[in-house]
Amino acid sequence: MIRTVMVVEDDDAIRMVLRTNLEDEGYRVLEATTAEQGLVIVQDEQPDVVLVDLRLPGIHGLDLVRSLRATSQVPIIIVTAQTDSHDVVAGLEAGADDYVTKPFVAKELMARIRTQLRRSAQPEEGGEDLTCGPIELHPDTAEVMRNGEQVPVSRIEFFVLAELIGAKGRVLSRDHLLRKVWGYGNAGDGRVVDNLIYRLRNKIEDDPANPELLLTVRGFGYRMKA
Amino acid sequence: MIRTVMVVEDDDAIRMVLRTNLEDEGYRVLEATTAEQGLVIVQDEQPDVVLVDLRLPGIHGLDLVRSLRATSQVPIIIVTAQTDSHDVVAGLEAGADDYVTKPFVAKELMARIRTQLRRSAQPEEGGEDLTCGPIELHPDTAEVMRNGEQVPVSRIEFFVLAELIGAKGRVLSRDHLLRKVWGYGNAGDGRVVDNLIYRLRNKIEDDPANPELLLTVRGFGYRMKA
DNA sequence: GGGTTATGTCGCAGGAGTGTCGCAGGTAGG
DNA sequence: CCTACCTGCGACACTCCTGCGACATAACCC
Repeated sequence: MIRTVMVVEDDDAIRMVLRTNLEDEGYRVLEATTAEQGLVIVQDEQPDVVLVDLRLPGIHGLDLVRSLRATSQVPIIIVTAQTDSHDVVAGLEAGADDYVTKPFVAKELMARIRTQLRRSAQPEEGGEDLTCGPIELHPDTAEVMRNGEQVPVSRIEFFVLAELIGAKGRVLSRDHLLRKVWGYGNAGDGRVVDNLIYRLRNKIEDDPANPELLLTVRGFGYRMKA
Repeated sequence: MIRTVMVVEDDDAIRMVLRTNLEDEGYRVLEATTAEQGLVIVQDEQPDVVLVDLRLPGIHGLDLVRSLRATSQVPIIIVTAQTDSHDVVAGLEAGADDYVTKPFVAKELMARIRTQLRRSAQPEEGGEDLTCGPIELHPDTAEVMRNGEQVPVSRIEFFVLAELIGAKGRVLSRDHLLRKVWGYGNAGDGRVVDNLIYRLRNKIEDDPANPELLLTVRGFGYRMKA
């Protein structure tokens, strides 16, 4: 299961380092440089963890923490300069779950993120039913079954399918899939999605040229049969 | 019933790893970085097991063991660097119940904690069935049987196998195995896991090149046959 | 219908993921 | 001190994935 980490940090260099490290750990990374932006993206994407820099241009990170906590249970980790240590206490009181001080050791931060994920994973309903007609996804084994037979799919194919089936028939735009599965940074060729859909159809459809499960919604994106 | 484990350890990284693993096992975790702190918390919270690092700043862990034993029957496990091996004897004489040396195998430590808990209390399921097809694990003797015949495996191999079989067919990522088995100081090369899998296959598979028990899930990790 | 855009189709090349195996330092045990 | 084994590491081979481009086809708009 791919976890998503949101980074709210205005310093380009630090954000870059965080992104690199997080992606190395296998997380999907969302980025924002302001509190406003962060708030929007959190509500939109519902990340699994949020990293917040206290020193943000405009709205202070502390207020972002409060806003986030008001509407979400997402674990919040404060990333801050040591000189802001006074604000850290305020941050924890405002609802943050943990903090690290700059300059931080990346590995430690990664460990703390894992801790937060583990904690928040407790009330999670492990086995959501990911089925759609004859297609059945088993997150435990990363297998896709079709009429009871296993269909070999790649990692990315698996996650796209999971995302689509999880949407229960709603249309998902290419952009949405790109962000959810590939990650924010990989802005590249939007046709990547089309390609992947094509390959998926070849694996799960009886007649890939006339899909009955994985449907195109012209001008919008793709969706699974309800 | 939730059990509480107390960790007295001044090294942040090690403490973090211990916390992670312990929480994974379902324990409540208390932390202290000094002997003084540890003593207070033990009396305050009455944990079910105490892990003590011998090398502590200020008061030596050995004295902490004595103090604890003077007032409490709580099981004590010493966690120590091998270079302190002389102190281990002293620790056991001072009243500790067991010890592990760093770098330790996380799973082994968890097993020892279970043993201590079992000794100090009655209702512990403990002995789950660790079998998978022709493979059979005996945690008590650290032996692996294959079709009834013993297969010599190393320590780490044993614990990796235990983790995989315990997962009952679920996929475990390399990262998961690194944290759960290596647990400590896993410098980074994820290929260590691949190597160990390779060696395990040579021992438990009929045809190691075409594994039927220990399966690869490309892009995700490894799993045992269900 | 003609033009335009959106999507389907498919082959290719680079690259990521994994299997394999030998080596060397380390450790335990004699 | 010697030996055997364990274990992490690196190198190489090989498979499969995957982004991309090019073209074909279908849908849409006028």
